[in-house]
Amino acid sequence: MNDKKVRVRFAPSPTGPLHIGGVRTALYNYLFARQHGGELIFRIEDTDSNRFVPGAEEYIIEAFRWLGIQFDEGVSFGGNYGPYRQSERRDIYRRYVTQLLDAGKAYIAFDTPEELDAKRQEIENFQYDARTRGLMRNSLTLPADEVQRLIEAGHQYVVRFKIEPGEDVHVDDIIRGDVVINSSILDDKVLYKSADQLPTYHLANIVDDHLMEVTHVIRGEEWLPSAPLHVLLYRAFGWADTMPRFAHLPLLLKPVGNGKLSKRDGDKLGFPVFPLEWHDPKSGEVSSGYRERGYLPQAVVNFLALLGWNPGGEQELMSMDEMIRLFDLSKCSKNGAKFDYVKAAWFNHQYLLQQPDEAWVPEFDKLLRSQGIVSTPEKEAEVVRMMKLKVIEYTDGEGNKKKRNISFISDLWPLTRFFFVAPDSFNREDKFVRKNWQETTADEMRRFADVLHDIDDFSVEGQKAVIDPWAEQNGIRPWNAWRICLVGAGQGPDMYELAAFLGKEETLRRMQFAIDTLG
RNA sequence: GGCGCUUUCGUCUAGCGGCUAGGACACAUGCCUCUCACGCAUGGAACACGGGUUCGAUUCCCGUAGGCGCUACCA
Repeated sequence: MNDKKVRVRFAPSPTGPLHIGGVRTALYNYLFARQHGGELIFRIEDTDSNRFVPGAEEYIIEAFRWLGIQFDEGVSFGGNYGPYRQSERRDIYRRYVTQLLDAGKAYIAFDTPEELDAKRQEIENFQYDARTRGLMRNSLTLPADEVQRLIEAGHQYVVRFKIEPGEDVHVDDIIRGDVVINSSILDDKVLYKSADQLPTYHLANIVDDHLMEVTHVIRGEEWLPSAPLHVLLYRAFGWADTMPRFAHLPLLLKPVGNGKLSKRDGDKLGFPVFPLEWHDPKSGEVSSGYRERGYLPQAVVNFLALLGWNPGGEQELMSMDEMIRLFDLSKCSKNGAKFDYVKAAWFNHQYLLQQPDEAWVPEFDKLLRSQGIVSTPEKEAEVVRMMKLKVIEYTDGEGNKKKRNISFISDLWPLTRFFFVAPDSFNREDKFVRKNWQETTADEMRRFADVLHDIDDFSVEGQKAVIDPWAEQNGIRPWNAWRICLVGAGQGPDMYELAAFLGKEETLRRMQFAIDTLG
């Protein structure tokens, strides 16, 4: 089986938006498939009709499209192993359930949920297994004709896997090595429900992976405890020699407190747990997504890849191609990783800086519009565009990419607001204002404004030629107070550049306002 | 409770018997400077504990403790 073509799958159930841990699992499957020249299958595991959520499937497909994770076959991608939606494979499962039943490796159980609950009340730590199945209503305890009669009378039943106790079952895990669990602690898992004519996860999973010729099962650690059951199922079907290899990935944990990251954490923790924004069709609740928060897909992918895997070197920024080349399941860590969203932002910062200035314009545009800054007929589109680039250049810095710590385009607003909006008030308690605006400052600014008023060439050079000598002669260092006038705070670009950008008229207007207000 | 997985700086991690235990994020300080940043430099910060094995354990084995997961007619 080692010479067989690598085939892996990502198989979510459409019970809601894909969560970020699922994204990572899919990513690892993708990296593994690409590295081995294999195929990645997209399968929908909708065997629980009660939990189906409309729109979830489309959401998941859209999320992977955005992230740049491509599937080779599956729902919406085509392929020769379909159908790829489990709810469309009823006949197939039915056939294999019958096979197990005929071979005596599974049995029919009529116990209702209420009866099972009662048993759980009655017997502490009740488990449906070799020790207890003799006490229950099933095809092992009931006469054959009675079983037949119950079925024909339309009684609901389930098919349970008959686990033989007392055997050490070995799971050979690529990440964790040899994992052994004794079959006695396993319960007789439900494989099939007559109520909706559908299998449960376990049966569908094994049948599909076998039929779709899956070679490696790469999934979350939450499946490790049921892996022995899956091994037993492969054996029961006689498929042991083509059984896929397993790799159980460590879980993504909450950044603070305990437990694994879950869908329900939503925005409670202050960061998105979903790739895309999700509008819940039932509750109408909106959960934020990485895309809408201003993350670049490459940044999300890069960050996620390194949560639980590390190629060994000190390089952290990697393209998809590099990751495909470097990826190695055996280098995955075994313990859960806390989700560090501060570092996620840093990755985004890095990828943002790799982009050319023009790439920032569309998002910056949206940001400005959301703040009420729009192009006016006086400022033609091209002029506004140039302004934006100028502003971006200030934050980004020609030849010195890293000038500002900008993790998201939305960070631009507090840093560049003054380019577009004049200060409308001043905070006298501010350290910078207190230090740089004193008794005599208003008067100095008045004199300074007069000097500016007479400058014809208001370019950086033009200003310098007049202001530098004036400052020298009068022993005044006007820059910080001037900054308060134009910016309102101790931030912003070089003052000559800012004044040149704003123009003489606006510069003088802001100065007058500051002088009047601060006195 | 039972079963399984796991344990290196606050966080993500490198390490695969002998290292001043490395990097990144975050944090702090200094330099630069018309401000804020950036940049540069520096700094604090970790092998959970107890037994073995070994000339020698962060590394291998066994316990203990902590963390996580599973324990459904959910996946």
